[in-house]
Amino acid sequence: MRRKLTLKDIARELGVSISTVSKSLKNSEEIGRDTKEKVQAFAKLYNYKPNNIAVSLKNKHTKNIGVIIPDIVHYFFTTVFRGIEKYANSLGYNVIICVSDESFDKEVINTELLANGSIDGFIMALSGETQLKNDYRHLTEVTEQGIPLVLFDRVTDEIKCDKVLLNDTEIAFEAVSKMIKAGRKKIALLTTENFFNVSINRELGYRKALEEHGLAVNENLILRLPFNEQIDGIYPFVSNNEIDAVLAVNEIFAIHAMGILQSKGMKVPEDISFIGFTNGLLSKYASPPLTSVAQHGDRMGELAAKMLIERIEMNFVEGKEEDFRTEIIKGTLIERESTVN
Amino acid sequence: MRRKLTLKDIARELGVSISTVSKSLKNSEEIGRDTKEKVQAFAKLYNYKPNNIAVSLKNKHTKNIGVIIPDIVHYFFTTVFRGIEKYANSLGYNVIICVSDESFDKEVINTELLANGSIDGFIMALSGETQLKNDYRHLTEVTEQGIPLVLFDRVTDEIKCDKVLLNDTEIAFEAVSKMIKAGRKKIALLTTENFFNVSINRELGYRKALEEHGLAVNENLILRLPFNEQIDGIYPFVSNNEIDAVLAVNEIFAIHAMGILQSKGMKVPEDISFIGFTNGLLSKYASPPLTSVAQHGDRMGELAAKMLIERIEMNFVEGKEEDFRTEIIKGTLIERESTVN
DNA sequence: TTGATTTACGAAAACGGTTTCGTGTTAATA
DNA sequence: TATTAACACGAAACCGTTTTCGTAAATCAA
Repeated sequence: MRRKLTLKDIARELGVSISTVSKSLKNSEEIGRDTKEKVQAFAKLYNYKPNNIAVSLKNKHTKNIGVIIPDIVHYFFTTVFRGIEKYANSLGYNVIICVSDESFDKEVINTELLANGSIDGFIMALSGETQLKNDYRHLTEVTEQGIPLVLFDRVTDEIKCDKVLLNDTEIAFEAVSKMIKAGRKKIALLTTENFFNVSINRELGYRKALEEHGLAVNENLILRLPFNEQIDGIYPFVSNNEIDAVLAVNEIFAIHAMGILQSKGMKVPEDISFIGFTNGLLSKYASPPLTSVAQHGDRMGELAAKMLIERIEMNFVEGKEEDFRTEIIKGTLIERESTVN
Repeated sequence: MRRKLTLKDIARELGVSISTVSKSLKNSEEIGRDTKEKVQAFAKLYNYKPNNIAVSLKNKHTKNIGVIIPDIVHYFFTTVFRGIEKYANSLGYNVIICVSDESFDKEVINTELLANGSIDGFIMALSGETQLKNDYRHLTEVTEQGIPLVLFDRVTDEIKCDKVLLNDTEIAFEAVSKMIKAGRKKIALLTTENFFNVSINRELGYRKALEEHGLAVNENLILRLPFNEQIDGIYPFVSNNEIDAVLAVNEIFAIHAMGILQSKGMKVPEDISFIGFTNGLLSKYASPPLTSVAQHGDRMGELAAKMLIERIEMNFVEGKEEDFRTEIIKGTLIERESTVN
């Protein structure tokens, strides 16, 4: 078990000082040609790599970014994460990821853990419980310490920071309008209890579409599933209501509802249309394939990482603050066979 | 922007030495009651938290574990990761994740990046390219440095380390046997080019099942899709071969093939049966729902993390080596409507 | 030859902790 | 009362870097 080579080792071996070694490896002008070459050759030969931890301690930055998301087995978050990882990696940043599991406590613990020097900045989507409790002290703590933070998808106005969001309202409006124009009149909304900003906004778009097309909003056609994935609520809902279209805030709700109604003999899209959020594998491989809104997670992740890293590196030159941006990613309605044109 | 409190700050404020503060916060017996209480009260009041980086540098361990997987938008890997994260977190470890994107170079870069002090140990599933190239020098490098490593799912015999695997051969055998017993005779295998240990083993189980039940292996019924997801190859294959059952090494292949054949008028499971690996959302929500082998990613991840952390903490007491374990997780055949009983 | 620069390098502080060891006080013992 | 042990704390080394600053030797100008 070879121990890792340190500057001190090289210095001893070559009979020079540690500072000379350090400077040589950085190709400093201060050091003479011969010495530099000697040191560099030695370092290459024995495959010297600086100790990240020591560098981090000295330089006060870690080149790590912390990501906290509510769930990892989840198509959308996973694509966002891919976007973050790809962009961050290309700039030499590593990603430390924690999952809050939709729990407030875990979110708090994780952010405190990471905030103590492990990372240079955070990218987060709020946990369900956090949005429910509306308690963001752990986040103000973070921002007050000057740690850059960008929130995506599940955000809050309470925290002043960079944000990246989907145009939830607009795209929900677009989706519902599409179905209305195709002649649908009894359009159901499958959503979650609305302490989520995304649920609220999508519902807003849904209502607006109905209203602008002269359709009354029937509150009975809005199903708000409780937080803990009580997908079972869908069965009685779709069984007991006469509907000819469904907008669901995720693909699971949509596919599940579609399956139920198909088994009851309804034809998709002849008798009923479906549109879901999250353009994942489920949508692609359903039968019929599901029309759905692509949230462009990769793009969101990339943008979030870009904003974060800009802010991190701005801090070095003591940039100005308070000019937080919130960027909107435009969703795309991917039309498949679960709707008619 | 409040700067973080350090031991030095507390020491100065309280008129004691840094060592006294440090020891007080660890509740050392060396320090008198009053002093300890004073320090602890002050620390709590101003919410002192030690700097992780400094602690890591001093203690030579980071409480971080590095995970490198080929893909993150992938049900199985994602469940494994969840298992790792949950277990690691419960023991105070954080998880740094890198995705190799099935690329050898990225895998190498990422492992080298993390190996330089950022983590205490690795959990990895090999990238496709790595298994293809059969070049594992970056891993021997890691193990030679005494960094614990556990490989899961995509492993190699070339590296001596802890491993956790699915009983691929046995469970494939079981799956195929089930279909044979239900009267299927023309069973196709949808797999990948076999530089993957998993593909090899699953094929082994497939062949063994046929042979043990007195069925000849028809090489034409084995489709090896090239590495870069050339799922398009499935269409001509299932169109041009007469088959009554399919075993696929992942759910996407299975669902895709099922969709094609259904659109050609075949009834599932009356005319043809399907079994896939990866018991994900796709399997659950397909119509009909897909019988599939659950790989118990959560359990694999938890076990991998357990083995890794045991080895990490063993190192502290200079434990013995060379007694590497490879644990086998038993897959479970989840029977749904794509097969008959 | 002398003084001023430049060159090439080393000493040491710093990052923020942990830990060993030494020491001045006080309490216990002979 | 003198000796020793226990107690409570501080000084300093250390982890592996980076970086500032000081300085001896070499080079230059006068």
